[in-house]
Amino acid sequence: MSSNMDSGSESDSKGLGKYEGAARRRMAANARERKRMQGLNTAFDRLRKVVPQWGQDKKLSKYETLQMALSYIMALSRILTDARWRGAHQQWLDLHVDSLQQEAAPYYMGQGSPMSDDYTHIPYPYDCDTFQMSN
DNA sequence: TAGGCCATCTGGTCCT
DNA sequence: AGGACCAGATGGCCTA
Repeated sequence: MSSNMDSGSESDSKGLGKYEGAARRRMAANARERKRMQGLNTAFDRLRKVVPQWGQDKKLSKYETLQMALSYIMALSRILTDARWRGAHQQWLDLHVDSLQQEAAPYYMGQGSPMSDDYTHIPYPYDCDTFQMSN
């Protein structure tokens, strides 16, 4: 496969050998792809920092990070929706944030991976009927 | 050693 | 034409 990449009798428009030019474009594309994936991983790292881990020392995988972010957003939205319904005040909010953390903690405290047997599992179960975005 | 996770390469497709 | 994005293949590393 790579044996034909070393030399070429024809030249492309930039004066490079045919295969040398193709190899250079491939290398450039690889470098761009590497940079793109690094950007993606940076974004995952930033997401890991804002998503709760509750004492889990092991770094969340990409899949776990996405699942946790999804569940976290759902949970926070539910809190806001509930607060709106009940005309809540700060003390009520504080109470719910505490109880939320206690509910979710067992999933990541010595219970193993939450999606060890089912990739459709959501760490924070939520009720679709009670949770509705109203905008 | 098997399985999970990840980085990288690669070719295809779409967009500008 | 070239870049961005995507998905499949592959190999390395780590852990139970």
